This record gives sequence, C-alpha cells and structure tokens, in this order.
Amino acid sequence: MRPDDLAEVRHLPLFRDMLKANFDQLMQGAYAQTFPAGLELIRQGDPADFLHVVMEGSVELYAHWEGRICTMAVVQPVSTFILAACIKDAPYLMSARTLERARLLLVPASDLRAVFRRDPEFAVSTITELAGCYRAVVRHAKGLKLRNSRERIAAYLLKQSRSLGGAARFSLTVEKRLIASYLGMTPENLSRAIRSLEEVGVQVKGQQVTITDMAQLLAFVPPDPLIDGPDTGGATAGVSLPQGVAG
Amino acid sequence: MRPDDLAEVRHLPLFRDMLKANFDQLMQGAYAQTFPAGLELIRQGDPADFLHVVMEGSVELYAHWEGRICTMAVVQPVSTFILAACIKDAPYLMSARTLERARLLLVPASDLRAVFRRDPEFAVSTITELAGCYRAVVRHAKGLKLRNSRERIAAYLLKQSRSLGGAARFSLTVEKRLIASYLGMTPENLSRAIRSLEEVGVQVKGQQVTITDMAQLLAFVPPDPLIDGPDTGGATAGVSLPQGVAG
DNA sequence: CCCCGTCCTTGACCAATATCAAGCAAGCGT
DNA sequence: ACGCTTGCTTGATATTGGTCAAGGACGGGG
Repeated sequence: MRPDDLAEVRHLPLFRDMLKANFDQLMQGAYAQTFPAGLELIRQGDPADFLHVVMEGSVELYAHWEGRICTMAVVQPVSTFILAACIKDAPYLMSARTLERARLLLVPASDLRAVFRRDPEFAVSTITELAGCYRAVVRHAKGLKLRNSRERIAAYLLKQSRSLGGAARFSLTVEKRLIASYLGMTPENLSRAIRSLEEVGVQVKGQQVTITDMAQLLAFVPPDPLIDGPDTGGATAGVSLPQGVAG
Repeated sequence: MRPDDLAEVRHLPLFRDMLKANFDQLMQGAYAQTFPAGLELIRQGDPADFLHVVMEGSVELYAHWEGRICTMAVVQPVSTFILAACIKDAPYLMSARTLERARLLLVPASDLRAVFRRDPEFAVSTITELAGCYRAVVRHAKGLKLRNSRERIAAYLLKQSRSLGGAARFSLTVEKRLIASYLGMTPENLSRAIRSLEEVGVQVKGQQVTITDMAQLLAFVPPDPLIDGPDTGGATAGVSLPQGVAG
C-alpha cells in the first residue's frame, strides 16, 4: 500500500481521531487493490468481511430483487462504504461494482469491530459516521415518498448547483441511467421529465445543465434542508450521488 | 418517574450494557411524561433536545414537505426514537405525534452525548443500535424502489404473518391509512390493491387478515431477508410498523 | 475513418397510481 | 339509541410513470 494512501485514509472523519497505534494496527491488516471497470466487488447477501474505502475511481452501490435493479448510491474518493454491515457482522444489504477502474482499501471487519471496543475516540467517530449515514438514507426515503419524479429531478439538479456555489451551468458527473435509477424512475421517464422541466427554468443538453431561471426552479421545488441536505458535519457516504463539476 | 420504568429502560439493548453509574446519571436528567392522543411531540426541523423512549402507547414518525405528509414509522414500547438527530446535535428529520395516549421518557441529548464519550460499552451499544436503524431504512428504501404497491402490501402482510410464527389469520394493528402512507401509496390505492390480492391468496376483511393460500402468496412476493428482515439482533426502531396480533 | 456498441431520446401505447366525489360502516360521545 | 365523526371503500376520471420498439448521437477500437 502506498504511504500517501495511509495519510488520506487517516484524514477521513472516521479515522482521524483514533489513536495512532490503533490506526496503524487497523491498516496493517488492510490491503489495497486495484479493480477494473464494471467488476462486482460485493454481492448483496454475502457476509460482510471488509470495510471498503474508495481511494480512486468510483463505485456504485445497488440493490436487486426478482430481476429488478436499482442504484442506491455512487461512492467517490475518499470515503468508505458498507460500514453498518461490517459492524453488525451481518450480510451486505447492497451489492457494489466499480463504475470505472478503481483502487480500494479493504479493512477486515473483525479488526474494525475489535478496535472500536477499545478506542473510545474511534467509537465516537463511528457513531457520528453511522448517524450521518442513517440521516442520509432517511432523506433519500423522504424524497422518494414526498416528491414525484419531476420534483426529484429538479431537486437533484438544484442540489448539484448548490454544491457548486449556486452555479447556473454545470455538468452531470454520472450517467443519466444511473441518475434515473437512483431517483427511482426509468431512463425514458427521466429523459421526458428533464425535457418538461424546461418550462420551469432548466435546460439539459447532453451532460450540460443550464439553469435558465433559478427563481422559477426554486419555486417549483422549494429546497428543504431536511431532504436535500446538507447535514451538519457531513459524512453521507452510502446514499447519495457525486457532485457535479462547473462549466 | 416510576421505578419499574427504569428497569424496563435498563433492559433495552441501548442501555443494558452501560455502567450502572452512567445509567443512573443519564436517568437523573431524564423525566417521564404522559401525553394525550394526537399530540405533536416533535416538529421536523426543530433542534434535537431529547432522546425519546416510548414506555406506553404508540408514536408515529412522519415527514412532510409542501403540504404532503408521509408516515415513516410507528414506534411502540419499549423503544427509542430519533437517536441519530440527538447524536449529531442536528435538527430532527421527522416529526412525531402520539397515536394514542402515551407515556414517554425524555433523556437530554447533551447528557447522552457526554455519556457515550466516557462509557465504551454504551458507545458500542449506540453503534449497534444506529447500524440497525441504518439497515432498517435501507431496507425500506429498497422496498420502495424495487417493488410496486401490490408487492409492498403483500410483503407487509407476509412479514406480519411471519412475525407471528406464520399465522394464517391475524389482525392489523394500525389504521390502513397509516399502512398506506408508510408503504408509499394512497388509502384508495391500498384498498383496491388489497382487494386485488385476493387472487394471490390473501383476504382482508376490516382488520382481519386471512392468508388463504400461503404458497401462492409466497410465490407472488418471494420474501427477501435483505428487504423484509429480520436483521440479526434486531433493534429496528424508527423505520417499521408494529407487528400484528394473532386471531 | 468507419464500424460498432452503448447510451440517450422519442413515439406510441399501456399499466399503475393519484385524485375527486360520493356513499358506507363502525365507534364514540351525548 | 341517536347522530356525528372518522376511516374505509367504490366508481369515474386524470395523471403519472412504465413498456416496447425504433432511431439517433456519441465515443472507442480496429
């Protein structure tokens, strides 16, 4: 494993406050590995052996049932995923696959469980991280139940814009089919709904998003911090999509 | 506060392993109170001042946005709710109201945060509880995205039946409108969908549910432990509906 | 440069779900 | 017991979202 990987991991909210000795021990049992694009890293239902940390690339978390599939989140560097399954020593609830070539750090779940029992600082970090994850999924569920698909898309675009400081032009960072699945609709529906949003102040051409009338868009989906975030002190890994890039 | 209340709280997974001294201190700052039916205990967005423990009665957790409302969970004795908001010292994501006359124990969030920083056992319990809550919401979200309304209802009824050891006859414990809202549909849709489920092996008359053909019902919605639970060692407060009663 | 695969879009159609409105039934207080 | 409220059901209709099928755009590899 590269030395600067360790530094990056060490700076994650989850690991930054623990004792150095414990961190070192945790990392001793861990190993880094690079995976090609499109590889299934985790299959839902498998026992949770490793906490995963994305160092480079991106990973999709998705769920399936009876042949249907839906995206639950896209995880980008540097953050962790499937912490809860590791802690409970329970089967993964979601599958994971690389969206592109990705380098991951795998930390044995058993080490993890052992360490937070004797490092109070790490326990507190874990608590904070989990509480953040919980709140992020609750927000996601609220969005699904309280908004229709046009509203979910509009809110998603507004969230992207806001994460870039209110930019009126930006690019989508993930494929539309993935956004559609994350927002709980079909790609066809996403496509048509995006078109129909032109009349409330937003145009999408390919990856390019242009908010032509911010006030109108805001009136169409009044953003709500209790749904759209952000949360205070924000690890939300596991249930959101990456932010856009300006331009 | 009644002495036997303390004993019951002490037996909750969240509190059972902590040091007695810390438990006592936590309870010293806490107070019990009885509320009438239909009272709003918490309004979403308010600062999280107290961890709530339901001692008697039942409490609905719900969310709202732009005049729409949806039920997120019904909490029954003895369990806690809104733990995550208290931990993060962040605004509540959900509102709460009593469904019937209820007695609650209110534990100051600041005491909570202080205690798990110095009681490792309590920290571990908190971690386990939160991980359970997180997984419960993830399951809920999976159900919403992967199943249509008929399937969600059938799965809900099967879950009730299974929680009673596979009973073929049982009663619904909460109002249908509440079930509908929890499952993400209108009461009208629930009503019609229930009727249509007769052809796959389940009859509902008022509160009475009769599974007339378990095999057919199971074939219609193959239960999935990764959606329908149960999880190992199961605190799931905050995101489910209560179990039924046989008969 | 062109072919090919992948993703996105579009159209036509259909299914699922919501809405509106009315009627019904059970529970409660007077 | 009566009337009232509340929740449930049903019907008619509108809207939303899904499905199927085809065509178009874009990008990577030969």
